[in-house]
Amino acid sequence: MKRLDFKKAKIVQEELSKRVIVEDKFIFPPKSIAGLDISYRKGKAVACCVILDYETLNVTEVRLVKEEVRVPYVPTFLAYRELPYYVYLCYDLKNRNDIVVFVDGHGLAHPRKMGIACHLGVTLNIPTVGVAKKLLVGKIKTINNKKYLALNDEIIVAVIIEREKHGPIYVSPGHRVSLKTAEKLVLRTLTSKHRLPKPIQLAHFYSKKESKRI
DNA sequence: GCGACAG
DNA sequence: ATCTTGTCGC
Repeated sequence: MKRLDFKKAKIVQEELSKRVIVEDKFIFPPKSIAGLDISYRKGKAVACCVILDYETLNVTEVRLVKEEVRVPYVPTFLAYRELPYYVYLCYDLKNRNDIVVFVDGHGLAHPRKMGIACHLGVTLNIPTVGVAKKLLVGKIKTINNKKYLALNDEIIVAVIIEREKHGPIYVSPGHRVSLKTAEKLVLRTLTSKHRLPKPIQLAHFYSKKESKRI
């Protein structure tokens, strides 16, 4: 397993964070919405990208890739482990402005405001949103009865969506999407049956299903 | 130094 | 995230 040079990796994140755009730079409503997730099994990673029609939320495409895991998981450096699979799966989406990609993990809600959703968005120049199940950093702030996540006790980087029946999810902008729109897109794709929005839920389902074949 | 820590 | 069966509960 390859080891990371944390000092350099941190500098790369700090430099890339300067290129993150937290404004809506895509066609609304988008033509499609995609979800990314990865399952692991015996040293192998099975990454999945599910693309849905935004209007009907019907699945139009399912992509899978199975590869050796080369980098260990280290908190705040998740992208160095998982980004390669996502770049491979989403390469043809490069520069598009009619699709938004949901990533399983944080976007701006990261110590250096460079979670994996931001990293993927900046790398391929595509609109992305981070959706996480657990907190990495930040302090919860309540504004008008809605919960948000703030960094340095100041900057709002994520909105927390809470529902009966399900645990909370943390939604933060990845790239070319505002916080308000990120929330709107996620709310549009939530279903009563699952905690995560449909695109990511399906990516999780298919990647897990495929990983069981290893 | 100690504890926290996306997937 | 994964290693893991049945089982308690909404």
